[in-house]
Amino acid sequence: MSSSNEPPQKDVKSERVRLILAAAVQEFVEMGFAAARLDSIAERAGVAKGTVYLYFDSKEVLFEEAVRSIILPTIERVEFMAVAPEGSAETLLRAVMTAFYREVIATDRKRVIRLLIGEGPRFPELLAFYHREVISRGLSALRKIVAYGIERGEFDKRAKTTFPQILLAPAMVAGLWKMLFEDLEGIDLDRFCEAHLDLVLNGLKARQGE
Amino acid sequence: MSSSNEPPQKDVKSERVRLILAAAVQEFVEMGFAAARLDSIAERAGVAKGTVYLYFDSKEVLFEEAVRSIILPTIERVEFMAVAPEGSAETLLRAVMTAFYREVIATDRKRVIRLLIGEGPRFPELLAFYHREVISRGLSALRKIVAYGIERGEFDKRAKTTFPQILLAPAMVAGLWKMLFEDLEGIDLDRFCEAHLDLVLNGLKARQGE
Amino acid sequence: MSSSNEPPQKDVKSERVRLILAAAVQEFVEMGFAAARLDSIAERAGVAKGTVYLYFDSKEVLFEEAVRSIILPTIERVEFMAVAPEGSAETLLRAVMTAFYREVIATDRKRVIRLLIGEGPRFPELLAFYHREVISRGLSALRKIVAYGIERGEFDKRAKTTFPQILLAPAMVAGLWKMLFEDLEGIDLDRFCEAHLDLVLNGLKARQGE
Amino acid sequence: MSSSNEPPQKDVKSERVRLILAAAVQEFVEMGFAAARLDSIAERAGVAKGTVYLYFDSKEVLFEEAVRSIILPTIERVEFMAVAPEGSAETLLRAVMTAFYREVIATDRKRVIRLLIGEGPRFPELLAFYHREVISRGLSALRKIVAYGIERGEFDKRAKTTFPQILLAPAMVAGLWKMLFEDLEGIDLDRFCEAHLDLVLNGLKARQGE
DNA sequence: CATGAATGAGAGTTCATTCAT
DNA sequence: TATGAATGAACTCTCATTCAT
Repeated sequence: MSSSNEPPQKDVKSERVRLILAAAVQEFVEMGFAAARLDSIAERAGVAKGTVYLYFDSKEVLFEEAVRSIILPTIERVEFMAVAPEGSAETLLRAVMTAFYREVIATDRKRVIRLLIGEGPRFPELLAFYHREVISRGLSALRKIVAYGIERGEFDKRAKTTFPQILLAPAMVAGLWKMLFEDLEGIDLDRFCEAHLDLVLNGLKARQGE
Repeated sequence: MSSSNEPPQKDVKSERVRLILAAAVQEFVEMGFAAARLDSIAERAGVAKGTVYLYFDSKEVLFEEAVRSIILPTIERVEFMAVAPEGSAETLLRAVMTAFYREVIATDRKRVIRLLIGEGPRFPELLAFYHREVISRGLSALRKIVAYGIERGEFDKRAKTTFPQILLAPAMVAGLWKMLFEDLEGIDLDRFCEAHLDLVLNGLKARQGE
Repeated sequence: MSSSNEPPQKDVKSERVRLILAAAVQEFVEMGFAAARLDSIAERAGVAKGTVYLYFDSKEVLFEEAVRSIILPTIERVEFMAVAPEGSAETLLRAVMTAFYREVIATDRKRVIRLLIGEGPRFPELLAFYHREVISRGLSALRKIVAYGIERGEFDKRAKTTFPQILLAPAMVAGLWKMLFEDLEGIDLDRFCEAHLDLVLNGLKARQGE
Repeated sequence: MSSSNEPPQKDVKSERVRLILAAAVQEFVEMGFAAARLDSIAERAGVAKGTVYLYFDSKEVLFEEAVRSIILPTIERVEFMAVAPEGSAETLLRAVMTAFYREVIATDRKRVIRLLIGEGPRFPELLAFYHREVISRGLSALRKIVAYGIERGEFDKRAKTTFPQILLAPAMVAGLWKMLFEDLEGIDLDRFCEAHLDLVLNGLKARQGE
């Protein structure tokens, strides 16, 4: 009666889950964990409140799953950065950084970063997940690019002691700025990105001192 | 010692206010605005719940006052940076940055930054206050140092188009890292600061390219 | 019996609303607005505290709705008085007044009058509603009967300047007396009604003086 | 030290008590018992909140005392009505009624009546006091006037079975109307009083019927 | 599976009452 | 005696969670 040749039920189910997760991400990102209301999430998802509980045991679990669901695509994006480097390290670094600005800082995806900063300490497992799957991989990729640049003679040898967080930090700050102070003092993201890359690359390059 | 030349009653009152504000800062920083409980704040302050309402009209007001109270000393700290520059720009910048690490990033004061990132959008006035009194002054001081460095020939002329946020960003990220990922992957703040300053200063210095 | 031709869900809902309203009327009438407790109302209605808020936005709204719900049937009762008069005016007036004693003063319905006297000034809209829907209609009906009586020669011409409130006033006072002083000095409502009507009708009839 | 030839302490004290009672009457009359705030009463009286508790044990006691204090002068006023009647009963009745309109219904004193109607059932002792000292005396005086009128042949014999409450009722209703509906439908108190007395006196006079 | 009415613990807030000064 | 800061019980209202339909 309801079974054709494809598993429609599973599809309907996973579609519903997707819907709820998307709604949850929106609500949590706008309101924070504590102020988010299950009512709002259900309404945004177009389902009844009880339905949310068919798929998620509690608000906490929903929060974790929602954040994970938004992080997952990012993981794959980070993954591809791990390919064997070729061409100049500068080009590589510029490409990676620009992509980060374009894909995260310039989009709504940056909002999850704020959410994680705000709620992270109350969700240590989520934080560990994010650190393991995204942060450490991203930083590792950056480290490789730096090492590759040193190897090629583009970057100063001393750069190998640097922290990759430092290279990315301005982009993070740009994202936070956009979310907090844009109304008070807007910044031009393209110019910011350019200034960021110029400074960082110049800083990495063979140094004059001693 | 302090009971002779100052009005005692006022002292008792302001002492209570101080106590409550300190308790509120702790609770808000640990729990965020929504999850913070007035009960906990009162208990931390060693007063009854109703006492809090003798001094603050609502949870929102208490939150704003608490954050302001912790920000205020910082304002003065930023103020002193506005002195006439002398000596090398590098020395100046290193001094300012190191002080920021020592006084904010290495202390509990960094927790307010996380609080502001998490709750800021729901307290736009507080955000405006912070931007006006702290952020814009701090960035202005950094801008002056960069201009001074360019003037002295220490820094590349092109550095004048940079965003001061970029210079400070690694410190911010270090602070956030400490609060989120220290347990998972600790960082040595001294080495981080050193790497940060090395990269940034090298980046600012006269550039080789084109 | 009632489960076939009517929407069952609506019935359950409106049944609950009815239950809560009835409980609210009891509580408000006994305690007054400020002293009434939502807990008590919920308990009287046999529902949880939160359930009340599914149907009423606040204590104020519940109060207004509760009073309106008890007033509404009265409106219809007043309506029927507006029929074309026939027979003697005395008979008409006696019938109307007696009905008021029997239906309001001798029953719990009089308690709403006390409630409105006590709380009215803090609920001006409710007062306006009651004035518009009940009081002014009731008085208008009385005025018509008086005019009819004058027209028929039963009542003195000078009676047309009277206030209909005067005719009804003894009944109101009887109701208030019952609620306040019955324990201290009971009154026989039948005899009171009779004395009231005798006096008023004699007062309306063709007067001897000048 | 503080004792001259008059008892100043007692005076200061009773003056304070008077002040507090007056303030309490105002607040209770405006807000009702439950909604009245001790803070407001103290402020109105120009004393500290704690001072109120030096003279009154609780809010309940203050309420009772306040209402009693406003009722007391009325008692004396009622007392004088008990003098030996002379002149026509009509003149007497008109004088008494008119005085009631002028002294109570047309003034703020009528507000205590509303307060007693609203709060009475929760203060049975106060109600008993009011009934004993004011109501029963007033009604008794009215009864005497009616008896005197019958004796003199002014009033119909059957009037002796009437309830004196009926005679006064229109004035009570006028007072309530003023407090509840004046904004919606004002009444002219002089004309009301006149119509009231005309009807009642005509009603009392020798009757035509059977 | 899906619903959404119902629940009730828990939150912010008020205010009568107390008591150290 | 007078004060008013402090108290904490009690209130209204919210919302995550449950469960009969």
